[in-house]
Amino acid sequence: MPEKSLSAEFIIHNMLLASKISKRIDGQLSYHGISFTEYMIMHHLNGSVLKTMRRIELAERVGISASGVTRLIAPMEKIKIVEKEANPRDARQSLVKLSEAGQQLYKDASVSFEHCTQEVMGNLTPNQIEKLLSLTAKIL
Amino acid sequence: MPEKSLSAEFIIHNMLLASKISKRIDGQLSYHGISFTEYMIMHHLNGSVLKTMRRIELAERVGISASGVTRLIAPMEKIKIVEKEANPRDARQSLVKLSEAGQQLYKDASVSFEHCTQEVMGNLTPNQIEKLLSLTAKIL
DNA sequence: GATTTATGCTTGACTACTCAAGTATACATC
DNA sequence: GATGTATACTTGAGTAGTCAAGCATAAATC
Repeated sequence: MPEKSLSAEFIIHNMLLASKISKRIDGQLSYHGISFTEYMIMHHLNGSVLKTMRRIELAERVGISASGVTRLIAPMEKIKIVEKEANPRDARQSLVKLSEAGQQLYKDASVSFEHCTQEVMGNLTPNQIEKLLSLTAKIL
Repeated sequence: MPEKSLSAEFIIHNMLLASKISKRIDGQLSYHGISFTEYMIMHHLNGSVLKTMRRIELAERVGISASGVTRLIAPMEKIKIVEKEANPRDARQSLVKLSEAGQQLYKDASVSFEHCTQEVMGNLTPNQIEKLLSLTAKIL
């Protein structure tokens, strides 16, 4: 049986890591009543110019399908953390906007999120994390 | 709004990366009729001494729950790529063994898997991948 | 050696997605 | 300006997991 390559080893290891991290973060965010995926949605909305994005772009950024976004946004809209907006230039689009309440929730949840990431990455120096960022940026 | 920390930035980026990679690998492995998770099961079984493991340990290694393993193994057993074995010392355990056919399938699928990982990691040098491995080993 | 507690696994009910198909709108071409 | 093609989104049906409860067996304690 041939040896496993370094690339394969890394990918297998990183996949397990990602699964563990996301479970940990999900656990923390559940105190705010949201999932990691919902946090990701809010994160990207919050970072955009008018706190508003198209569903397709959200899907790409978060790494889920368009229908995944539809099903994810529906309950968020019901509890008013996001709002639906129309694009007057294109009636096909249904824009998603982070509401005032959503921005506050995002801010609160970010404290827990940051706390969790510090814990997870606690064994690495800022330089090492920067190295990680620049190396993983080359992948795919 | 406070800045996002480097740790948070890395985790958000790495999560999207993991999702993209796993979709890509799933696509390749589907030609062999297996999913990435099934490949992971076979990988760990193949690496163990008697090609045999306890379900709980498989769950830990793959990053899913015990019940996840039960549901995953059932169809693999049906098509004879793994076999159930009893542990005479502990009747609670239900050991999972990679069959001859399973070993062959793993070997075949590994070619596709390796090809895929080379493609994904193609922009990095072996040294860089080694650096990645040693850095990610410090996480969590 | 009976009783309690812990472990290994499975099952039912649920969740969070996915994909394929459908609808509505926009854009391009003739 | 009709007609074909592409895009944005939603929906129904299916899949891959989760968690909590349950059952069987083992280990610890009295």
